[in-house]
Amino acid sequence: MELVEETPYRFRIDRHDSMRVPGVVFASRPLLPDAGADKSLDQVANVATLPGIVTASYAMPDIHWGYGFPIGGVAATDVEADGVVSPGGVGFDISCGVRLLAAGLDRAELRPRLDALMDGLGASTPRGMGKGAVWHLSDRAELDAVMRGGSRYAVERGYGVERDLTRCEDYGAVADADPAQVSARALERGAAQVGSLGSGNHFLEVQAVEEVYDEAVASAFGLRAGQVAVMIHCGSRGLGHQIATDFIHTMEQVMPRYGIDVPDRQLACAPVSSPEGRDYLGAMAAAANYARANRQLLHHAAREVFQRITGSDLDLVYDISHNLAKIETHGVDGDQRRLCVHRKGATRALPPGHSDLPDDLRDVGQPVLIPGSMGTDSYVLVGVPGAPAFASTCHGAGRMQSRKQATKAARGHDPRRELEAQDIAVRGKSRRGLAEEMPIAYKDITAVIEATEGAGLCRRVARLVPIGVAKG
DNA sequence: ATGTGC
Repeated sequence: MELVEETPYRFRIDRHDSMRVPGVVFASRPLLPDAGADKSLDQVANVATLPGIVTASYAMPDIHWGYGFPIGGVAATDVEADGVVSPGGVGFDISCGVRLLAAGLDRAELRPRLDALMDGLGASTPRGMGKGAVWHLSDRAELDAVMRGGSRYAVERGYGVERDLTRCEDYGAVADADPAQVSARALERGAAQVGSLGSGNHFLEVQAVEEVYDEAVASAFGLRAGQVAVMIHCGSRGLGHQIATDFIHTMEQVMPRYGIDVPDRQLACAPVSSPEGRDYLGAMAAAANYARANRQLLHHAAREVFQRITGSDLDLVYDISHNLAKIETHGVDGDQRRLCVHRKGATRALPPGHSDLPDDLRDVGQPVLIPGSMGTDSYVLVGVPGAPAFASTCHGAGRMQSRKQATKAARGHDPRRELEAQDIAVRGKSRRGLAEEMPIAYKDITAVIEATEGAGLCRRVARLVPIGVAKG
């Protein structure tokens, strides 16, 4: 794949074959995927062939190989020009995202109670494959309420406070959820998982604000140096996974009917305005709301433990997804167009002044929450005016080694001891689970953030370091 | 990511 270096942080893949737009990769040269081991640049080019795609097929600095679309990919299609929606452009973990909570105490004050806190969080955070959850919903009506109401429904039920909604993307729920499009199998898988972390790279982490780059913006977000914070990274569990599986299958079936030809079967898609496209977006929105409710319940559980052990509350800084498609209006060649913006392993980053921001963040911009790999730093960023890629940025460190490779590379390592040697308390997770998440399997988060900022996608606000982690 | 996949 031939890359043209436009700037040190921006590379172009010129149109070739059936590409409708160029590819644009935001990265530094060292962060570019290794063409031998990772086909994600081919995936950037493949995405550029989708009907209705506008401007470019984008990739963020944490790009790596994914199902059809690269992870770290952004693609927008013009709804009024037969633009398509593709489940592979959202991913299997629909609305996977990050919620950051700010505590009212400093790292030094927490130290004597850290073990008790971690024990409490370990016990109150359902995690791992299958396993338990904060809620077990047996009746369909209540699961429907979760899928329509998202974290609003959780707060109505007493699992949170009003501010948890104003600081959540979409104020806790998107309006266009259509639970009728969610299969019986997806409902069955999701019913007993509302309020659970899952496994893989999902975690609940106690962190400390190590460095603040912009005091004014950090203060507006509710963050200051030395402060304790909690980061929750999880998604829509089996419900979202099953919805993705169901609709990939549906779209594979109907694609020929719409005359759509794609270079990779995994790019299965349908026009946004087709019945299948609308049904997917309705089911996807239901999963998005489910994921917000999931993070709200885990927030509530952590808040109760925090209050009990430390006397401090956990205020929501922000909750934002990095696996979602949204209908948004953006300028394209001087026109305002309704676009279906796919962000897969990419985070929305609204600039200051955007009308979708809550009042107290309107002047500063949207918080962007970027989890590092296990045992490494996490970052809080903010959206900037005039950013490319439809107001999107990176989502994390980005995997470089497969889980299998990572397990192999971890031979001779004791991941738990290595974390504890860094003064990071660990709760849960098997040796194998930890081995798969070793930082050597990921890109360097600081290099990713530097490239993201260098490319003009967003700006640094604060850096957080891990103190304790609970994983599935 | 996932009632892992090899």
